[in-house]
Amino acid sequence: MPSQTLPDDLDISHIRSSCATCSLRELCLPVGLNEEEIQILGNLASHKRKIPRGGYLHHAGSKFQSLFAIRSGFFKTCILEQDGRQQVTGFHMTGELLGLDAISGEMHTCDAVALEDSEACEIPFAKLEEISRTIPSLMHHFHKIMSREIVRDHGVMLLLGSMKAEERLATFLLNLSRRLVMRGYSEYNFNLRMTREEIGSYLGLKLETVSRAFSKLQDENIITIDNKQVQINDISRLKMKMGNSACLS
Amino acid sequence: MPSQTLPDDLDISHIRSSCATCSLRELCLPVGLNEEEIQILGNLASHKRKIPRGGYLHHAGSKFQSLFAIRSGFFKTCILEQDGRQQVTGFHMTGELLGLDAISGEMHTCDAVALEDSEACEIPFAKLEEISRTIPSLMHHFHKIMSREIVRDHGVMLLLGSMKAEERLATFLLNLSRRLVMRGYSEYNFNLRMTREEIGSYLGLKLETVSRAFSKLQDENIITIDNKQVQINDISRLKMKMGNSACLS
DNA sequence: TGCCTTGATTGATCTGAGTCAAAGCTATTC
DNA sequence: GAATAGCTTTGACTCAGATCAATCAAGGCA
Repeated sequence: MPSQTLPDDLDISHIRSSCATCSLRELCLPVGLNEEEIQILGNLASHKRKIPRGGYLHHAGSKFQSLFAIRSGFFKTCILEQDGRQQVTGFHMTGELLGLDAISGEMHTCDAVALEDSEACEIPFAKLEEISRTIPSLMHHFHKIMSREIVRDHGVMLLLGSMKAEERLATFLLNLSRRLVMRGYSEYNFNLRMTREEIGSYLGLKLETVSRAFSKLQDENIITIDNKQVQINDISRLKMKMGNSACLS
Repeated sequence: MPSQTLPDDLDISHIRSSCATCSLRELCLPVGLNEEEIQILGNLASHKRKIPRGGYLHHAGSKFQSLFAIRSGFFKTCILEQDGRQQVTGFHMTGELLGLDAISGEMHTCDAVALEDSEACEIPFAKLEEISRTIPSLMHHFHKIMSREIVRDHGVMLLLGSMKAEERLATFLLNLSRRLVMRGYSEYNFNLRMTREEIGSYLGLKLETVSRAFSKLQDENIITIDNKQVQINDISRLKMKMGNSACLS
């Protein structure tokens, strides 16, 4: 799939700049947008919206109208099953996009809940579509980004199927670490925003098993864990724990 | 996401009709293409290509150049792990599209192997892109379809995480049944093209566990299974076996 | 300050699925 | 049609992770 670039003489003067405080550059580069696309996106985004801990960014079943760029904070996405239990489908950190769950339909398929006080910029999808009528490559590119995120998650889930608890947890930690370092945070020292139960739900384990696996990794001096604070002491041995399934892509 | 329609005065006369024998209409309607799009796709597609049992439609790591419409037969997609074991990532039947695994990159991420003598039409992606430069909605639409397929699979995998063997198998059978009936085949009576081992790999179970779960469902008179021939005797009880996680979307 | 809630850890026990092994069945080949 | 290789089924045993339960630590708040 050859990637198209935007025309040099691109006129975006008609786009209302509604988010003066938003510099989306450092935010969106990791997902593969080029300068012009970031500019357009930044101009589309509304001012930061505050979401308190426990607050919702979007609900399952609600109409899909916007993508959200997380400016600060941490979110989980989850679906509520018939029996009331909730299944965590993903975690999303500062600098990532939310709302991708609705990419293939008209409705959000999951809830997005803030795990700490957070801020997000809304990017109205209608405007994105409007612009992509004049700049087809933008939407094309966007779909690619979205698919990539989904495929990445999908790949991880597939591999989890055949993994043991410890392997799953190692995979999870390394995935978090990789995403944090991409955004300029510490690779070896970070704070888990979610509970053991949420980690367990995401990985298909019970909270006790998660706790035990953490303890085991600590006993082996691979990580140090104090409640929610994680320190990776030996990343190469942690990678070995992931097993053969290896690549997170 | 409002769905766009193709313009009425659409000129596709410049597109070489390369697949006179292909009527893709009944093939692609289920995935949501409209008449004109099917026409375009059909004209893009090359003549049917035969793939013998065990043959490859595409390889992991090979350059992504085409999508494939399965005209007859049955495929599995799988990835080869470092240790040589193979992980089945999906099953694909007559009327479905293959090659979607490469949607977010330049390379195929998995092998596609025929589980019986099959036929497929190749749809060169470059041509699809060329056309979508004049008809932006086509690529847009296509990306949506592809994402939907991926999201669907992703959803299933997520739910599998917390499921027991019997629930996984029920989910698997009902998924097959639903896809078969969509394409005009019997809902209650069908032939499994894959081995117990392949089912197990896909569901994260061992082949013995798959076999035992089949036997148990048969003992309970929910299905009748004779080697690869499956008959669903009581679909409502089979649905109950799926558990609360329910929806396959 | 002490009460109460929420989350984390750890132990004991149980169970579902993996493992190993044997035997039966099917399909393919010559 | 006999020989062979590849699937499938079933049984016995084992073990990782679920379940049940107790304890502990860290806020939040009256």
